Amino acid sequence: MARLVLPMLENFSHCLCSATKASLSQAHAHILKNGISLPETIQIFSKLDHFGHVIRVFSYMLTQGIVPDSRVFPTVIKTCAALSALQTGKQMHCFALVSGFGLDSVVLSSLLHMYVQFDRLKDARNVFDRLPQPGVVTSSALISRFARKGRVKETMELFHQTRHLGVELNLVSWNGMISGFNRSGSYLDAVLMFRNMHLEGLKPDGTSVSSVLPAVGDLEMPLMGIQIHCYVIKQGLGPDKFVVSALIDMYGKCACASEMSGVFDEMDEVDVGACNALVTGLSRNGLVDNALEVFRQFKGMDLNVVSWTSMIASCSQNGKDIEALELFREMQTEGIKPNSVTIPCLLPACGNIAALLHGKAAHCFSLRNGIFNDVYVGSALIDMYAKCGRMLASRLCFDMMPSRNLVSWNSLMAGYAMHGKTSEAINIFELMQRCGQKPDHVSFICVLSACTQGGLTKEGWFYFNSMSRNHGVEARMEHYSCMVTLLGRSGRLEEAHAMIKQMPFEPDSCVWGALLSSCRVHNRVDLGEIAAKRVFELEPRNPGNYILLSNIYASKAMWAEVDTVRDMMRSRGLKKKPGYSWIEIKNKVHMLLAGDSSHPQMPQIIEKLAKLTVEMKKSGYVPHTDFVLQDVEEQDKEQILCGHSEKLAVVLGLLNTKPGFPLQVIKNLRICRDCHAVIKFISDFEKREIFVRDTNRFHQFKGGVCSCGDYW
DNA sequence: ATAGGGTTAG
Repeated sequence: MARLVLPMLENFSHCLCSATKASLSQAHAHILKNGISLPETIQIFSKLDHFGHVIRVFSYMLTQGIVPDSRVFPTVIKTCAALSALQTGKQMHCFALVSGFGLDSVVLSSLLHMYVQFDRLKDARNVFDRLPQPGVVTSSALISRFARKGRVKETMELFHQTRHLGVELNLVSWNGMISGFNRSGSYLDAVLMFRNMHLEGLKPDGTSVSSVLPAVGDLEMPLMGIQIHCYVIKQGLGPDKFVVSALIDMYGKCACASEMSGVFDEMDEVDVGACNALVTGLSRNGLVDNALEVFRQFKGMDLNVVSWTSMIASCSQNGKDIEALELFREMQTEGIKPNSVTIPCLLPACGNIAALLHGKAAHCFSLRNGIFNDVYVGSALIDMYAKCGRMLASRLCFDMMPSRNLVSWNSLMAGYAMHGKTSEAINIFELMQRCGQKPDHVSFICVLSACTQGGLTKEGWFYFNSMSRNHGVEARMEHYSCMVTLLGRSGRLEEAHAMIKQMPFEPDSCVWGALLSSCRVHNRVDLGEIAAKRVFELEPRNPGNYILLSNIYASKAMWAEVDTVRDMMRSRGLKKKPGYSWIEIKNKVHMLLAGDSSHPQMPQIIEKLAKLTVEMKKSGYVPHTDFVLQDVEEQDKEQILCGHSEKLAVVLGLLNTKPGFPLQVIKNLRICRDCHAVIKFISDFEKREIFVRDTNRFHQFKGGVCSCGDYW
């Protein structure tokens, strides 16, 4: 019937909008003649999801003096929810009350659902309290919504109140609460709900199990996980695919790699969801290569966006950045469309190796596909552009975001800090608070490290002291590390050492390491030895620390001590971490290794470097050979310096790009003083702008000077 | 006429 009269109704509705009074009354008469009343018209439009028409007919109905009945109100109220029309919805609420429907349970129930949709839990709760006899569905909708908000106390209160009213909550209600607690991160409450439902004699079903397992995993409760696994087997819930995926995920989070694989292998039929959970679980346990293997093995199957995205995320989180970029390209040739999660998983890979062109391509992709308003995408772009040396683009992304979260602010601040833009970082820190965003412990790491770059010890102390006093953020290990670096770098080594001694908890290897590397900057043997002793106890297998101490000795020509440290390394089987540099040239990322001759253009690189060295010496350059660890002849030291990967990468860039084209190099260690001097020279001699990002910060070379002002 | 629950990617 609705189908037959629809054209007529549509016509009527359009007359409502625009036509003259005469044609409107004609249309109205027409539908009346066909036996369709206005309230009925409303029901028909509502069933067809023509929400605009519902409201229009409703207003017209009122002008005709027809009083809404108990059936019209729920429909119109539902329509308000669907249209996100809060004001109209509130008017309906008042209207229903004055029309005498204040006790009508259907009207009240529809109002409650409307307020729940608008996230106005207080209003929803008020309506609930007026319901003479709340139903299961209505009650559990409200309860699970409170749970989803993380309002544990109110959820439980409502839960008990409901049962007191005699509402028998069923499995669906309990499951709703469990998943609600999960979404708000109240994992322990989710687990407790699961246990309580079990104690009350309800039989958890597949949905209950797959709802509670993520919480068990996040809490890392493997014993509870095993119990639930047994329950799954006993109840025969094994064939449920959601349950299997959730089990794999739980074991992965609990570091039970073999149990995880066991569940996967016992599956009768391979499921994509389970496969995705396995990939994530493997890389979470440091087995990226196995994850890639599994992924390749099941590539023939119908892998989906989630599969590709999780593989990309695994790669970019585990140092396989180039692989991540390749996967992104590959998924598109396979016809899988990246979505708003894929982009923020890929962007860190671009940032890590400063693959600006790939990053821009991902940015363009998100613009073309309308996923630029996503907070995660925006924050990831801010971070990517900052790490690729493009602070202006980074700031632009920040400014264009329709809404920002803590991560967006922190990313921008970290970017400024990394670029040595201390005052900008501090300004952002102040601005975020004026915008109502509370800083967290990460924000303080950002602002303190910004102070480090500018040597602002006074400001650093100010922010450090204000942390717990004014912001309720307790200082963690990282904040002490930052302070030690800040003080140490600026030459206040005694102050840094005193700070470590006064820490309220045991300093870890990072804190002592910060002191050690500051001692390297100022070549302080005595304090360096103290710091090194502690670092070697706490972190005996990190070669970088031995190198630092050895370099301190080398700078004072204490070759016997250098030998002792080198012997220590050798006896512990440690080797110096090789220095790598990356440079992106014409959309291809080249990786260069110190002293490695495998790059096809190596002969040209060496030739060019030799020419440059001649020019440098003419202009008075003396190599900073004290940075070479080995006790060798001066001539050989120069040779060793020649091979530093950042220099090779810069020269490779010079050879393969047009004159004047800016270069950008990333290094996996800190830039050395000699390379710093050489690149300053090159930037002037070759008239190039050169960006070098090391593990600490950005160096922007232009016209023979560096943006760090030789302070790093 | 109103109306509730699940896994895997940030």
